[in-house]
Amino acid sequence: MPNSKSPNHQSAQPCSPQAQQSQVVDAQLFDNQVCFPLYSAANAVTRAYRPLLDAIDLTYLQYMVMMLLWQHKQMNVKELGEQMYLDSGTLTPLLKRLEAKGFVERRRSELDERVRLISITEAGLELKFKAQSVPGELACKADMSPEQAMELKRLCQTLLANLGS
Amino acid sequence: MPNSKSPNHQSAQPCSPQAQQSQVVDAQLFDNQVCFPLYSAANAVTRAYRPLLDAIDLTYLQYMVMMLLWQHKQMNVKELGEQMYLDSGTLTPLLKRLEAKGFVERRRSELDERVRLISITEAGLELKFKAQSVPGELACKADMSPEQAMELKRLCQTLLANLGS
DNA sequence: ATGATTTGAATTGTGCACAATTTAAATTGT
DNA sequence: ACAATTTAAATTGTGCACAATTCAAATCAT
Repeated sequence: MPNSKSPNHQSAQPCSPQAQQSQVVDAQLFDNQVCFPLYSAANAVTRAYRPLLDAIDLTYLQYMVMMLLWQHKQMNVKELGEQMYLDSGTLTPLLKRLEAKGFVERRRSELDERVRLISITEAGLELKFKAQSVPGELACKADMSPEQAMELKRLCQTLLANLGS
Repeated sequence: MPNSKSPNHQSAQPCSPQAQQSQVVDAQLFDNQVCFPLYSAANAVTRAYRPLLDAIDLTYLQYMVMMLLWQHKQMNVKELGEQMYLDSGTLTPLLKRLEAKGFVERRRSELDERVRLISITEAGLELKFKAQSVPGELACKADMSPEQAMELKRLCQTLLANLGS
C-alpha cells in the first residue's frame, strides 16, 4: 500500500458492486444526489455575493483574485491557478478584465519571459477598504454557525482533495 | 418574531459588528474563506463527472435534467427550474441541446400555450441503463463515507435555504 | 368584454469553466 | 551548440449561470 491516501469509503453504491444493503438507495434518483445541492449552493453563493460586490465593480471570482493579491501583492498566473484550482483559460480573460478596471497590472517577468506577473495597483489596494463590510454581510445572509461553516469547509476541502487534479 | 427561520448565527464577523473575539480571524484573507472551497469543490465535481458522462454524450447538468425526467417522464420548464434552482435563461438552451440529441421532446401545452412541456423520449429512457454505473464510479472517486456525504448534503441544503431564492 | 397586469419561456449580453490547441520561451540531453 | 522536450500563457470553442429584457398567452379588474 504505497499510497498516503488510505480511507477508501464507499457511499451510495460500493466501488466494487457486490452490493446488498438493507437500506437500498436509488443512486439514480435526483433527490438522492449529494453533489447537486453542492452545485446549487455554490451558485447561490455567487448570487448572494453579487449585490454586495456590484458596488465595487467586482465579480465573485475577481474578488477572490483580489483577496489573494491584497495578501501577496504580486503573483503569476500559475500561482493564482494553483490557489484557485483554475487554469489560464479562465484566468487570462479575468485578469485582463481586472487590468481594464485598473485594479491589477500584467507584465512579463524579466527573468522568464513566459511568466506573466500580476501585481496589485493602488486602486486595487483601495478596494480592500471598500470591501471591508462584504464578509460580514455575506455571513449574515448565510446564517450558519461557526461550527457549521467550519464543517462545511472541511468537507469541501476533503472532497476537493479526493477528486484530485 | 413572525418568522419560521429562527437561528440567526454569526460566523466570521457578526451581523451587527460589535466584534471582539479572542480568536480574531481576518475575514478578508483568502485562506479563511468558507465558500471558495465550496465553489472549487462544485467545479471539481463536474470535472469528475465529465469523463463518466462523455460516453453517453451528456454534461453534468444535462444528466441532472435526465435524472428528473427518468422519474417524472414529463415536466415543464418552470418545474425543472424549481427543482434545479435555475431559470429559463439556463434551461432553454440546455433543453434545446437535449432535444437535438434526441433525448427529450419540447412541445407547447395545449391547455396553456405559454407552457413548454419537456418529455422524455425512448432514447432518453435508454440512457438510464447506460448510465447505471455512473453514481458508483463517482462515489468511488469522491471517496467520502456515507456519513460525510450526508453531512455535506445537509449543510449545502441549509446554506441554500438560508441564501434563499 | 376589454384594457391592465401577471405569468411562462425565450432572448440578449456578460462572465465564468475547461478541454484542446497553439505559441513562445526555457530547459534538457547528447 | 542545438535538436527535442517541457513549461507558462494565451487562444478557441462549447456549455453553463444569470440579470435584464422581450414576447405572447392567460388572468384579473372593472
